Amino acid sequence: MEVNRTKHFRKRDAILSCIKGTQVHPSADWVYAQLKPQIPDLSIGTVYRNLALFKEQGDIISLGTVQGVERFDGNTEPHVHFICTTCGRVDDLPKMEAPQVLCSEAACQTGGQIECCQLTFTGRCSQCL
Amino acid sequence: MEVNRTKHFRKRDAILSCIKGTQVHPSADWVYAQLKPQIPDLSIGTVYRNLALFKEQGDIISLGTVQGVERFDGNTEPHVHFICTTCGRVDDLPKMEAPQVLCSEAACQTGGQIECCQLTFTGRCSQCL
DNA sequence: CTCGTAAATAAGAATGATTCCTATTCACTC
DNA sequence: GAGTGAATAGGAATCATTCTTATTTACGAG
Repeated sequence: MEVNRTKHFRKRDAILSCIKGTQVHPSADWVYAQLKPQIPDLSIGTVYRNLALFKEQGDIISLGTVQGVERFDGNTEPHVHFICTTCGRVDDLPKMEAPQVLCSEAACQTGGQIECCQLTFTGRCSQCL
Repeated sequence: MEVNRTKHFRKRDAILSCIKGTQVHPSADWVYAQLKPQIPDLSIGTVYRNLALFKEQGDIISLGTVQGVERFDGNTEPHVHFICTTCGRVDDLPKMEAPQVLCSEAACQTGGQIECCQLTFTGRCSQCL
């Protein structure tokens, strides 16, 4: 990324790297807490603003809110998620096939335009049981 | 429902009937706005409290938040949803088969206990295009 | 170099959905 | 008709998120 080398974009890049480099499907607050020690003058507003931008650009996706907090995923490949309603953790189910085939069928039924397909299981994880 | 015939439960029943009798996948506020004319002394807190109770009891399910507001569904049968990111409407895709088969596979992979499986498409509805 | 401009940001205020708290109402029993 | 406990209204409190304003940064033109 030649364009984003300047100090101007260091925080933006750090936020994107942070979310791309983790498997925890973080919230804005988690990203902020991760980066704050390295970037003391980072503000939570910047994290929110850039996450919204990344989402809009399609660099990341939103998994919706878990326990009142929005969660994000740097992996934009369609895949399946498991959300524990007790501890709030979000895991990938990578071995499970995303029902990609269904998208065209869905588009047909709605008459609209499908942008995203999410298959999510909720329940209690093995640790919480 | 012999038990809930008294005035004591009229509001609770009205809230449940409201959500069971609509296809719009309402928010708490929508339910409140619907019932307020008939039940002038209904409070929004009562709606929230009872929706949380119904959800806990499994009488209704939550579809997560759409544009910052939690949406509910009185139809607890597993089925597929389409959410328009522009206008926020939520539709059923009744002709589409819910991937019920996948639940056991998911339970196997996570080692946890699956309570709910949701397949959701997001995009823009025909009206918003 | 030094303006001017526009994008990016920090800090904190504002918003708004949801939850919590307290006093009140209701149904029921004795 | 007093006591008990569940359900509620009303409003205050909470808290994630968004908005506002002033500041910083990069960079090109003069």
